[in-house]
Amino acid sequence: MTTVDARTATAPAADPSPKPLRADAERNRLRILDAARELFAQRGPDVTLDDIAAHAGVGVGTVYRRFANRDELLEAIVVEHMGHVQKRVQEALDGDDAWQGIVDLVTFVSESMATDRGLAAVMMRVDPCAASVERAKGSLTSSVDAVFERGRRTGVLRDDVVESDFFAFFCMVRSIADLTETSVPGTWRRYLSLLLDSIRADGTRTPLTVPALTKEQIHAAKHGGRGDCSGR
Amino acid sequence: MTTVDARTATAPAADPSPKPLRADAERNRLRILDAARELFAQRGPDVTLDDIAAHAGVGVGTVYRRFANRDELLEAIVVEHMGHVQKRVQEALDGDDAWQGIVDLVTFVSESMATDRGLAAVMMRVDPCAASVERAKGSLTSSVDAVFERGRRTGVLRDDVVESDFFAFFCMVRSIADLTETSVPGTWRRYLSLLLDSIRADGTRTPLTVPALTKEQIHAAKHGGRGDCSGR
DNA sequence: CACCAAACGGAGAACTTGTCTCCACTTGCT
DNA sequence: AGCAAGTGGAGACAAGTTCTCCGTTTGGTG
Repeated sequence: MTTVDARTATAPAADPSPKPLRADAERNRLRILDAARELFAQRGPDVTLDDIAAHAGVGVGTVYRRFANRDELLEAIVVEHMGHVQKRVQEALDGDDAWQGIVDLVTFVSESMATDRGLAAVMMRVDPCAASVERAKGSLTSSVDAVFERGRRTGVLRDDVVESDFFAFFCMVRSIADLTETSVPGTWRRYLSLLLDSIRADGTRTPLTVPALTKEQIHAAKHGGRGDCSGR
Repeated sequence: MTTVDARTATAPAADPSPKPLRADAERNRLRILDAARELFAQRGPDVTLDDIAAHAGVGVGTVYRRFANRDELLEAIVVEHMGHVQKRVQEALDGDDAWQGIVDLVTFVSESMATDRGLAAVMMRVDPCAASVERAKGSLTSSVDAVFERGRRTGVLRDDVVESDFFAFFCMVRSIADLTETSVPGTWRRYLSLLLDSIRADGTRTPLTVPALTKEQIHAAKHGGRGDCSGR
């Protein structure tokens, strides 16, 4: 629901320009956006506005004068980031080598998911979000479909693989990133590599360049944790 | 922390028997345990005691007379369930075929993780839980190590695969189950199959018997959802 | 430089959601 | 029949969040 009135976007380049912000206000707006981007990526979709405000060095009140509510702020940064992803994905599609295109695309999207917890949450979300986010998701999906189509046509993909398998791959990558990304960044690449090998038409196997976790690393994994038991 | 006084376990076969429960009380205790098992598996480690009580058809007060707190109740059922898993894993280890042993074990553990959200949360948890749970986890881990060792010794495993890769596999399986298990049960098998193929020494490929999700199924996935945007 | 609309900070109101307590009432058992 | 054991569930407490309100500060213009 949330009113989607989309204030001045990132730069003062925008809509029926209501009025230029005062210098200090604009500076703060930018700092809020930066803080939101950073914390949203790092801590996922559950960051509180209080945290964002504190991290930006402003009071919550300031955040609320600029953005009607949590969702509006987050929507802004998500749409922005998905735009970047979309652009890079298109580049991967423009190359000649069908298989390399698949690898590039899947790797790049995986990387986005692995390094940005919030973005991942939004992309994995299946039930509809704000319209602007849905639109971005849609165009990303069609790029993935296109690269898949090419892979299938040129015969580099195993023929029992389908579009939705990529979706599953992203989901798996995210789960690995969830517990290793802060402690041993990039571990997800090891498993993505295995997965990619498994869907190649010829049985070629890429050597594993990223090491597995050691026992110590497993125990060092995961953000702090509370110590009590039975989940949560 | 939580006092680990481990009341009468499942059957009245237990410790310094403090006193046999009154018939109706014992009946309720069992219903609570059943409800807890079911909801914990279905909804994960975040089930509330109020839900469990309601599902068991008793008041919360009744739950609290029997179990000191949330953790004690959950700990009881987790340890019990892990015992079952451990037993089946041992069976898988007793066969002759090293590769089949790996497949059986990994499949069985994956199945447990996929169908029991709560158990998965506990097994994936890296920071220490209650002692009894840690013990169960330990013995499971050593079974996995054993089967891996055999696989490596007999040369059925790719030689750059290590123990911790199994841990990663379980984690990935769980992530697939997280969003498909209620709508299209068993989808995780498709991806486990790909993963298993990818770690075989010879390049043998098992045909995919489980279909991928269709677009409709992806959208039907996931528990209800709230409809608002940007994660949460 | 004086003035004021715009911007600010952050305490706290209003909710939400969960755990656990308390006690008047009910029930199995001898 | 009597009473200890058991029961249900309202509500006290404790977090944890979102968002409002208002006294104070400040940029920029006349």
